[in-house]
Amino acid sequence: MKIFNSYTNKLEEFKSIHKGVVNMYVCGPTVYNYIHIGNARPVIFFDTVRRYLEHREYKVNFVSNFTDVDDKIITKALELEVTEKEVTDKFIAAFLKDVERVNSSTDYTKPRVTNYMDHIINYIVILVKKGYAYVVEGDVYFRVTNVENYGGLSNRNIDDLISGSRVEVNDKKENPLDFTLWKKTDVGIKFDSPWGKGRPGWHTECVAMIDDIFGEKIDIHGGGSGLMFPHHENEIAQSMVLNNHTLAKYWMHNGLLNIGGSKMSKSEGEVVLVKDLTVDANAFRLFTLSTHYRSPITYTDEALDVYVKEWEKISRIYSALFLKLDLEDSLVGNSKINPDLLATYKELLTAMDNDFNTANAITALQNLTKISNQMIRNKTENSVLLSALKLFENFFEILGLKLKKQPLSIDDKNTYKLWLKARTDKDFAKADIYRDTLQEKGII
RNA sequence: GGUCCCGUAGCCAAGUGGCUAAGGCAAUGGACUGCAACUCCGUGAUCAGCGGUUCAAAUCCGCUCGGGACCUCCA
Repeated sequence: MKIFNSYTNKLEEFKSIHKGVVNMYVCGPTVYNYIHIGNARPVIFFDTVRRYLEHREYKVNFVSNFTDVDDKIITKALELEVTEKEVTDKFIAAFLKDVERVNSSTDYTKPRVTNYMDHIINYIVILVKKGYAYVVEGDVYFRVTNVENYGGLSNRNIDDLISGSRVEVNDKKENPLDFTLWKKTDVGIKFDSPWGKGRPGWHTECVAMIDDIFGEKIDIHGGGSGLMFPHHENEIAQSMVLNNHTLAKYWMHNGLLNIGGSKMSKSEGEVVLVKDLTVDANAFRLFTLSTHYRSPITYTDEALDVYVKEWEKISRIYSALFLKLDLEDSLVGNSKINPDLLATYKELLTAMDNDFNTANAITALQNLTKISNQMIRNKTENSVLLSALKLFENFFEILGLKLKKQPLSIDDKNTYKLWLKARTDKDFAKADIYRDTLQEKGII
């Protein structure tokens, strides 16, 4: 299995630090608003990564944080005249609902910044003590120039960054690139610290959480490519000072989702919220996974419609297989795989093994769909159809697609048989009535 | 101003040095079918442009054009 490591910019053979276990961390949301479908991309993608690793029989320890201390949260709380906690509780609940809405697992460890304040402050104290951070009037800044290889992840060098014309002007900083570890605040929620009341900067929480939860370098650190600089760069810098390692063995970054020619962003432009999605979650998932995760995706209604149809096609054949086997009491029993079916499974593994090439995995699923349609048409024996059905379930499990069928009741089976009989007897009036009944129940 | 990414058929998209450039949607011809739906079979591109490296390039290098990201909170 190969993973493209953003840290080395290379496709590398994946080898977990501990045999059979993968420790992974994905940067989670700042909870001050509903998430949009661009935010859903890393949710879906890293959920798929997890599913595949589990399919490959790794025990995956999946952690993703909630940033529940932030200026935007404070602003929102003031605006709504509620406490910060009320804001974050509301949007954490909303986030988890959206995660479920896109068929992703919510069964993971979810640390919050407010529960990590002691750890964070403790880290900042150490950074100051070691000379990598400095205190100015109640603020604490990280001294970027002291870290060797700063910019290694995003392939930037300090000189290029400084020459950039958009670097923020802040007289308190020794260097414009230095980032805030602790910020003295007057407005909103604040916490006690050795430097006075304030709140932590954004970049320390992930390091503190990873260190506390895993206690060592982890296997995979994921997030959107927008986080690579400066967030992940800053995480690495702090981790190097604190623990002398780069925090994660493999860094993975997903590309952004664009709409109307530019990226979807909460602060500007057009946004589609996950909670407002009207299409089937499976279709949305297929859409998201149909482009390689490192490439940008452009959202359009038309593109999404293609996958609505695609999912209908896939669910139709799955249902047809299930129905046929059910009617012939062949849902349990021996299954027999044939070379064509086996080839699609191998295609799936090959695709996913190659840096989670979900686009090709979906192609494999489409091939399975076509083959299954051919087999039903060719009256292939049930044991083979059963293995096709089971293979679909493997695909669904890995890609996070949800489709559950229940065996028919005796009555429904009878109706189905009556329909077939009426057709054989060319009693089409009666046949149409049975067909309507079956269609109403969603059986055919 | 600096750094970086991308440009494959009408649309989406895989492929990043070597057989006839995957797959899907749309279109179109055919088959199946009581009707409809579904489904199956067939049909399309030399890879933005130009130049170079190589026995061999969509894939590497250079330039040009076009689109985008980052350098500020952002998945």
